[in-house]
Amino acid sequence: MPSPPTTEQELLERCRAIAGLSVAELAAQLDVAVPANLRQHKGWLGELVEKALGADAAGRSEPDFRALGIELKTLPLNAQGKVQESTWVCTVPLRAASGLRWEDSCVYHKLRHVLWLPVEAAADIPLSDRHIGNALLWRADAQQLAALQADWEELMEAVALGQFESLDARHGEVLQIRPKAAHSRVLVYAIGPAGEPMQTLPRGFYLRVGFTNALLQAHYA
DNA sequence: AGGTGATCATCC
DNA sequence: GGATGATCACCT
Repeated sequence: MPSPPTTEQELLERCRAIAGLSVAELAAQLDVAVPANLRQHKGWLGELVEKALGADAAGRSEPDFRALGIELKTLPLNAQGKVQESTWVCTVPLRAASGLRWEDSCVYHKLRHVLWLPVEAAADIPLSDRHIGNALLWRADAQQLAALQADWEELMEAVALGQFESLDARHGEVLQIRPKAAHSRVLVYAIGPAGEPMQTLPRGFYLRVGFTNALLQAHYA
């Protein structure tokens, strides 16, 4: 089990070392069994690469590489090499929403510095045979940051007004709000339109595939 | 109770 | 075919 990388250089070297490996090969190196599919193990691959690269924040609300302040995200690619799923960012604050500034938001902090790791994910490739891609260590540029901030401010304005029930995944250009829970009966406390405590489905911020595809393409094109 | 890692299943 | 809403497993 690798210890946490101490420099970006070291982290990138580890990425190079696993690039091109199949999931079966990487799992074997770590002495981990590969499940038949991801249906009941949705986060398995993300956790495998965390382990492979020496992420040390396992399960904590901190960057995956704590010393470096870097977040790790896998990007599932389809047969055309395009990102095929949205990317989970963080929970939407449904209670302390008013007065929250972009610079203090979880979205801003999570996306400050991200190590994107593309992985083959087309449904017709058995999990074991999927290959790890070339990692991209990324910082949002001014344009990306502005797009994220604009969406965040628009979405959070509705949340702060307690209008989250009228928000759905169609709002937001690059960032969207969707349910994030074990199932649709889970409830969390929130502050409603009249400032009253209420309960609602937990929501999360997700990056649309258009955003992640664009940042991959900008780098690999 | 709510965070981490996400993909699944269905509808348009 | 792509996006939305639902769901899975495990952790702190």
